Amino acid sequence: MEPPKRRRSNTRARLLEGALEVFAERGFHGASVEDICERAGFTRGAFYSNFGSKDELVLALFQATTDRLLEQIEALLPELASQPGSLLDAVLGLLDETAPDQRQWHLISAEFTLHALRDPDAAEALNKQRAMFRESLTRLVEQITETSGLELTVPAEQFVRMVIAVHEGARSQSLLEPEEVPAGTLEHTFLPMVLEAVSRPSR
Amino acid sequence: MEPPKRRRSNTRARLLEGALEVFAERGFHGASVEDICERAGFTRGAFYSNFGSKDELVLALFQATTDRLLEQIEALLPELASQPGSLLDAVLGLLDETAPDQRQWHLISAEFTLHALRDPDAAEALNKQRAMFRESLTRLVEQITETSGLELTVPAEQFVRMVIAVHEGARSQSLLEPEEVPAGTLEHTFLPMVLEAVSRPSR
DNA sequence: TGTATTCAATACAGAACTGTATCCTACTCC
DNA sequence: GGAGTAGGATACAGTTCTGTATTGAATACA
Repeated sequence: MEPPKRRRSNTRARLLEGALEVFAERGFHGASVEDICERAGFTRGAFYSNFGSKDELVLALFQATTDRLLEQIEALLPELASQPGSLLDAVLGLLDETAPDQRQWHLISAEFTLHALRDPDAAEALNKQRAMFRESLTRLVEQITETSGLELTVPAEQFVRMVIAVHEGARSQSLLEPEEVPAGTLEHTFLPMVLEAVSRPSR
Repeated sequence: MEPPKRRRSNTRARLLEGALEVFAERGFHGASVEDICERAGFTRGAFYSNFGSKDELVLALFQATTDRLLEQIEALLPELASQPGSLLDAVLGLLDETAPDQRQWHLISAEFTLHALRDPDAAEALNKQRAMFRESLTRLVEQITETSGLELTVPAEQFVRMVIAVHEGARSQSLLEPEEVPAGTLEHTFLPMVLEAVSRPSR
């Protein structure tokens, strides 16, 4: 049928990778198609042979990133769920583990969030992804609470939402002021208190 | 000396206002100078007679917005500090009061934060503004804790940082999913617990 | 080995945007 | 009421970007 796609798919991957870097540096609007191609080592010919437009690439990039993220999560879940560490170590560990380059990830993520706040289609895609992400975290929280004899006094998902909110808000501050707010400071100072407040021994 | 500046300054103000709207809709990069002028009811002639470039306008807009924000805060502080409500009501009230249009404010704010993460000059300006903002909040917190016989077990500024982180993270979720996360939900669910955990009766 | 096909490079046309230089209008001040 | 000027509109030149049409090289396959 269609055997020889190795060249093409490799090109696509390199273009996506280049786009990720350039988007992080200059934002979606700030990066031209040419910029992306240059970074990936191609000309625009390659680009338009693989994508219809920059918007299409943005969407593809989001999907690719999302897929990879969810895979990673699924891979990490069993390990974290059965580890000795505390609940919060597992959850925060997952949040960090899946974003090796905090800065780049935050830039892209913020950029796409902003995009989603303006474009309903993007919003739907993003919300779907975030829902799956939350679900994984929620399952993790539920597993650990069960096996460690704890019980939450609020729905696990609500708790997860709070952890995510703190994580994102705190990361923003850490990136803006690395000196004053070393990464993880706020999370590790305050989240244990929240957990303490919403959990009790079960049974 | 230089009497007739009324026309000019009014034009500047309208351009800034137009820029605010257009930036919120399309982002800094996505909005052209022409877009801004059109929104304000001018042509590019007026723009370049008032600003050197779009970057210069962005900076001016940031300064103007910042100044107005800090003024508002200073005006609200005494009232809030001496009000009957709780500490958190005062703090969250201040955070909300100063941003009548949550959505637009968040968009602009996120946009500028993203800008600052890429441009050291913008970062310095933003950090300076945020520092002043935090300082006001910190003073408010200190005043209220004192007069209400409370004592914090962590530095007030650290507590304020946490409140801000939660507020920003939560607002992002609220704007993305207004149905699932009505504005204020996370803050009002979890922040009282945090406060409870880090405060005790003084003396 | 020859032929067909895939895919990226190149060349090109057109649109959008920026910034400047000039013009025109309306106010200011005498 | 007339000269001077401030400030916005208009016209224009140059750049940058996008998207398409064509070309050319490498690969698959017979």
